[in-house]
Amino acid sequence: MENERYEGRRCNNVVLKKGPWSPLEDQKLLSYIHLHGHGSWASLPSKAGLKRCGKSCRLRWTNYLRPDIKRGKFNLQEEDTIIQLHALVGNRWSAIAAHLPKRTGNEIKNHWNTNLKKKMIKMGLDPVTHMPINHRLGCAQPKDFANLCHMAQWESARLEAEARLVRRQFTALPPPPPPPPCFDVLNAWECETTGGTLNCFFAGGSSLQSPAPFPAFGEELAVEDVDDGGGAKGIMDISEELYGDGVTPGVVDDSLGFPRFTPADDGNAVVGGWWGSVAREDDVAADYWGSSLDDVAFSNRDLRKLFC
DNA sequence: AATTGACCCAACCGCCAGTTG
DNA sequence: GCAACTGGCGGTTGGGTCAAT
Repeated sequence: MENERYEGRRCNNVVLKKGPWSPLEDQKLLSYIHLHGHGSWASLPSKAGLKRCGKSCRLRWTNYLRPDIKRGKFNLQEEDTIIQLHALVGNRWSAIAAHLPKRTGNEIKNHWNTNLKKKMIKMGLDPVTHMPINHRLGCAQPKDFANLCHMAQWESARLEAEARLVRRQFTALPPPPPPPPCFDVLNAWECETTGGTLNCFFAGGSSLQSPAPFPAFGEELAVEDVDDGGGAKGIMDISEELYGDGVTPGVVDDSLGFPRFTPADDGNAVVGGWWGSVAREDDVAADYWGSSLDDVAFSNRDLRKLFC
C-alpha cells in the first residue's frame, strides 16, 4: 500500500519513485554529483542508480542537498530584505533568493506564505499590493493613517522614478503603466516588530516633496525631523548643518543590499529604509539602480514582464 | 491520554522559455 | 520554421509536528 502511494510514472519500464527521499537516495545523489557534477538532469538518475525522475533529483539538490544552503529560522534582517524585495518584484522568489545568500527560493516562498504574509495581514497590509487592506489599519490613530498615506505617495513616486531609470537602460521597452502606490513596508514592519510608531520617512505637508539627495554608503548625515501637523516625520536633507533640534544624525549603510538610513541614536525617530531617496533623477541614483537591479538578478525577461 | 487544528516545509505539478536537431 | 526536449520557476499539496483543548 505504502509503496503504491509513492509509485510514480514509468520510464523505460522502470517505475519512478515519488515522495520523501531516503537517506540512501540522498547519499547516491550527493556522491554522484560530487564525482561527476549533475550534468544532464534527465540522464542523472539512471547513471546515479536512482529510480527518480531528473526533475525530482534537481529539486532535491537545489532545495535541500546543495552544500551552500543555510537552514533554520530567518532573522529579522533577512525578513526585512524579503519584504522590501517582494514589494519591488512580487512573487519572483528566485530573484529574491539571489539577494539572500544561502537561501533557496522555495524556502523563501514557504516562509513568506506561512509567516510574512500573515504578519502583513495582521498589520493591515495587503501582502500582494503592500497597500492597506482597508481603513481598519493596525494603527488606530488617525495620524498614523495619514502617515501611511504619505508613505503611499512616496512609494508611488519611487516606483515611477525607478521605472524611468530602468527604461533608460532598456530604451526599446514601451512606456510602463503607472505603478500602483505602495507602502514602505520595511518601515511599517520595523514599527510593528519594535513596537514603535509609524512616524517615519515622509516629508511634511500634504504634497509630496522633492526626495532627498542620494547619500554615499557610510556617509554620515542628518535627517531633519519634520512634523506635518499629523506627526509625520521625514527625511528632508542630507545635511551639512550642525545637528540641532529636530535633526537626527545617522549613517547610510548597504548591509541589506540597498541604501538604508539608520539613526545614530536608536530612538523612535527616523528608522527604516532609504528607498525614497533614490527617486531623485540624477546619475548617482541611476548608477545605483543599475547595479542594484543586477544584484537582484533581474533578467531582461523579468524587466519586460515588469513593464510590458 | 486522546483529539483536533494550526503550522511548517519538502516535494510534486504544470507552465513557460530557451535550446537543439 | 517547427517539434521535442530540458531546465527553471511559481503555485499547490499533503504529511509530520506540536500546542491547545
